[in-house]
Amino acid sequence: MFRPVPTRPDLVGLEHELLGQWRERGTFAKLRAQNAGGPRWSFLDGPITANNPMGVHHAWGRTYKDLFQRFHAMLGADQRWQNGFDCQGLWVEVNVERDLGFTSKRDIEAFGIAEFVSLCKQRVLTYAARQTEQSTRLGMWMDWDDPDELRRLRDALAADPGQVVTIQGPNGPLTDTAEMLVGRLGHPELGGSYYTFSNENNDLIWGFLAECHRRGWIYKGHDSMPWCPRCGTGLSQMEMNEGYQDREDPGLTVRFPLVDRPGESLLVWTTTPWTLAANVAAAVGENLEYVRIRQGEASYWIGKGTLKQSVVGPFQVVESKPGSELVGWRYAGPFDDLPAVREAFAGGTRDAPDSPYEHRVVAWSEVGEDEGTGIVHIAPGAGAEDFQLGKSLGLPVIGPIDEDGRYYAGFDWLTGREAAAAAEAIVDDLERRGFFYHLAPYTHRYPHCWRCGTPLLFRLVDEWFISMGEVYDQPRETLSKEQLDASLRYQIMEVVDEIRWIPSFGYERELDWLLNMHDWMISKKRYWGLALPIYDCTACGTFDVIGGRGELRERAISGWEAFDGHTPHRPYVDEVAIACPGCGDSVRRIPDVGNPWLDAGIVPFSTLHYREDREHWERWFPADFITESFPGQFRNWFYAMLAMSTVLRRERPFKTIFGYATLFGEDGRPMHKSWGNSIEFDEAAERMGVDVMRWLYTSARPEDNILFGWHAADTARRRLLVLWNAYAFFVTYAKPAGWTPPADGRAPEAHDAATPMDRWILSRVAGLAATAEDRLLDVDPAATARLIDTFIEDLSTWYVRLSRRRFSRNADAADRDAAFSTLHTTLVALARIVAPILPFIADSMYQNLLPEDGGAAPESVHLTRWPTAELARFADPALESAMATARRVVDLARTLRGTAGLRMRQPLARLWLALPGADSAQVEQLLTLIAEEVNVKHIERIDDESSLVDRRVKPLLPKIGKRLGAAIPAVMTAARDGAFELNPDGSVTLGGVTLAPDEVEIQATPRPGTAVAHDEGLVVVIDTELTPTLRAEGDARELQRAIQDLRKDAGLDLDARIELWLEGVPAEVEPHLANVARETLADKLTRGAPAGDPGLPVTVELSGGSVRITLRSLQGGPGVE
RNA sequence: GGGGGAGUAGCCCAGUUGGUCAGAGGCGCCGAGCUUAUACCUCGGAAGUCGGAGGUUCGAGUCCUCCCUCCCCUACCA
Repeated sequence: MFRPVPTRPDLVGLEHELLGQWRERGTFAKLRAQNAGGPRWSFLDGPITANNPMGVHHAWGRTYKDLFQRFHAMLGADQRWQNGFDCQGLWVEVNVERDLGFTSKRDIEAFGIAEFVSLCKQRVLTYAARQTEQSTRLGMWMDWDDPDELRRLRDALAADPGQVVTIQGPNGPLTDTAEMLVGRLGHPELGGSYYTFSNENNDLIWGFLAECHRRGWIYKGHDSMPWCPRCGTGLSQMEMNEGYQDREDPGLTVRFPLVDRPGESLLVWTTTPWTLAANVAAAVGENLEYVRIRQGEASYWIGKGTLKQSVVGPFQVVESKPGSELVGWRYAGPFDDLPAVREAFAGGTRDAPDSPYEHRVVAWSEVGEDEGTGIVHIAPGAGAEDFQLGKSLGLPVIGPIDEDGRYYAGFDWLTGREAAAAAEAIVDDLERRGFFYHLAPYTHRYPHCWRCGTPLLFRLVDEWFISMGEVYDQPRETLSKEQLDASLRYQIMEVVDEIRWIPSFGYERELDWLLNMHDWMISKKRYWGLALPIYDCTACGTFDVIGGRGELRERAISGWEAFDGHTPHRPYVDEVAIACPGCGDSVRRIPDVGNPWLDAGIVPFSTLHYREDREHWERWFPADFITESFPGQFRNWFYAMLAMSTVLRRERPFKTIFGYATLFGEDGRPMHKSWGNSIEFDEAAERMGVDVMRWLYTSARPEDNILFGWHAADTARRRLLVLWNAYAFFVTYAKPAGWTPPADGRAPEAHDAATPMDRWILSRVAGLAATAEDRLLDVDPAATARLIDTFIEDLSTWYVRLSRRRFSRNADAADRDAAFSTLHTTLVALARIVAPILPFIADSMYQNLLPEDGGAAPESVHLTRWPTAELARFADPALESAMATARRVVDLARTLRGTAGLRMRQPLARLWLALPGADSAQVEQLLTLIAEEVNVKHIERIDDESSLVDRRVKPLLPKIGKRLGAAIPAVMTAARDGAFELNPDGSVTLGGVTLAPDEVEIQATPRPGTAVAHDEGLVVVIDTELTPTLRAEGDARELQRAIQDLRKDAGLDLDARIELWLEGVPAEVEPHLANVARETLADKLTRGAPAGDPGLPVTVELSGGSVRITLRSLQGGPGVE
């Protein structure tokens, strides 16, 4: 017998109950066993950073991941079910530093790199455990590690990384040091999630880098690059893009006195005063016009087009020259006395190394007049483009700042000062020494460190790159094979062509990124991350890249013992030295760690055991499906995977990529704790329930941002409650009726007593299974949710509402059983269809709807197969179409009632109905249903000849438009006016043109002046005349309704018997009273006022007079039926 | 600066290869109705110069050109 179902479900409680049950019964393990050996469906999880608890935005993507895995499992697919954690990189370091109260890299060095790296690992394990628990709470089925074991490993690592620990793997226990067990997480012998810090992951990246080196694509760049002074490291191009923010800087205009033109100065504008100490040249545009202006005693050179924006106060133009004539002028720099400047200039230029360099004006094509003075301050040591220009001219370079963004020695009073903070002091200094001209705040977009938000500086550094290859100035289709082979970027593009991008604009975006991307900067001057296996010989300049741990052991000439037994991380790996292949000198690894996207990009290889088990890799590569949030990933995870797979295999790492947008707070702003619009995952799960959350996510259009909040959740929950209540309705009536499903748990063959309504809902659910399957196969979850939503609507507001009487107090047992059987079959099918999206509600419904002993049916909805094939026999499209027409008829009738002021409770004598051809026969069987629903006694069909309708011709424009052209307006006017002639052959002549039968549609349209409504040839007319009999019947129903309301107001139970007093019942209503009493469960009915005071009376106005109603509950009174 | 997307009712937005009173859907508002599974549902209503201006066409929300606004991607602008 079914468990009772509350109409207000405790969804959260139900979720916890099922989580416990799945765990106890090992439901997920049963699913995996059941599908083992099935056709593969390869999902590759984009690693979540194990650095904090997961947020509701993660739950969006994880809902997709889980629903597609579950769906494919229902199709019988064998899957890997492997979650991934991203472990290495600066974001973990920053948090560990914060916990320790560190402010700079020196603090880490002093603390000890080994201990620091260990803390990073511990943090990852902490949050991997936490996120595992949260994901499980979301209902996400994966091959999870036991969170307690992760914490045990973490604690062992903290206590002593060298201690020997035993841990249970899928194929038995495994014993190793704590450190090495952590390094082996996710490897086949341990199973579970993959971790990008694992030995295998790091080792394969080494292999990838060695392969790049073999092809000559790895190089060391010396350049002026964006640098975060807090983190003490440079940023790659992909990281730069994350952190552009508006920022106000000082817009400082300074004067550079010209050496050979006494009294005259250049005016130069900069937003970074700290770079003035590194000034080497002033650039002008050769083709721009420059003028000399006079202001009082002073005389300035400035771009003519910049006068308005740059000059302060009145001035006089006294002279004009093209920029080309300014080139070569010498000027006095603002910090020429600094030792660092003197020293740099002493070496002269590349072309004239013997004579000391002096500041001068140079030509630069990039100079413009939109901002500044048209004369650009050039500091090759403190700006990327400045560096390029300086390099091309062979100018000296002054690198003013160190890792922490402080001035080096040699900068006098500036030395040791933070460059960014020195602006004010520099302005004061310049003012004092006569270099100052003007200062105004200036707001612009400026790059910031994406991790810590610090404004970036440009700094001279050596970094390591993978060359992405030339950009050819020609269309991609015209490239020769040689050009292609020489340029990695175009090879990646070819791989991109082979991938299905959803939404489709992703394809263009990725190509656009690939075309414009710079070389991949892979080095980072930090501690926790991939140890770059680059060995750069200081003696001879040769460098080599080691392709794996094995190769390192072979090549090691010292330090191996210090590294052996450790994961490939700093500091231990740094100890190993190899012999330089160039000069034989002993060479150590460069201290840099790797770009973290290398870690995530290698997973199509590392997690599939590319090296250890090629057969396994071939079975699962390429992945069928990945899904991640679009923003950022084109240049991050997608890009890294594409680049690495192209280098290693020159083939696609995944076949389909499904992207989704960004999650914001309900107010449309990013979620921010201090803005009060932030919702934690745990809170959301326990307050709204995860099925509600999953429904909200699944329903969302993936390319649009989600505005997430409690209101949105309420909307989603409302939809689910409708589903729940259809189910609760079934159980409410099936229990007392003693109806039970067939023991085998299978849907019955069509029931003999099945009504058109039964056959309709079964056809609908069969169609739902097929269309939802189709939408999910096509990766369209939002459309799937819409289909389900519409179905729930149909089930609740049409099938259940109209069939209600068949379930309770139905004298016809066969009809009642047909209804139960139909609704049961429908609900079980629906539970299976929603199972991937709503795993909890679905399983709760399914299990409760199972036959008493379970029969042959699987014990959980998640062990069932997708039901399309089983339901196919119920499909009846013609009936569905007819039902749609019937529903439209009901709508039209309701409209007419509203217009005529006739309540639904008032029965009407007749309804006339004209149907367009197609559904006519099918609708015939629905006439009774329509009559009941619109409360009319008879329905009469009317045809074209009826006096109630006119015929109207609707020319089918798409068909005739091309043929008729300019004649169209005349034809349409004729059609509208009804000026047409029907020909015997079915053709129609109008507006002087004859249209073939298939070029027009003949529709019925109401003749003006009748009480009718119409829609696309459907015409409904109601008989508004009320006979006394009809009125009495209407009054009876009105009375009945009033009594029911009173019962509800009195808070009576559904089956409570009552005693009823009625005063003033009109004589015409008398014949109906027995029926009223039956419907309202009134055992005693008295005409007249009650003696005593049983309850508050109400008065209802009937057409025959007003009636006063009083009732009282009869506890356990005798039944009447 | 370059590339892409979007602008349709108070709000979120559908709108196919151009096809005739501009509307699928959701939220909200107003009115009415229905209802002891569903504080739910149904019907109706108000409300829009389809961002602006031209053009192509018998016909443009849809195609073309220019302009305005917003968003995203991208960029070395001091």
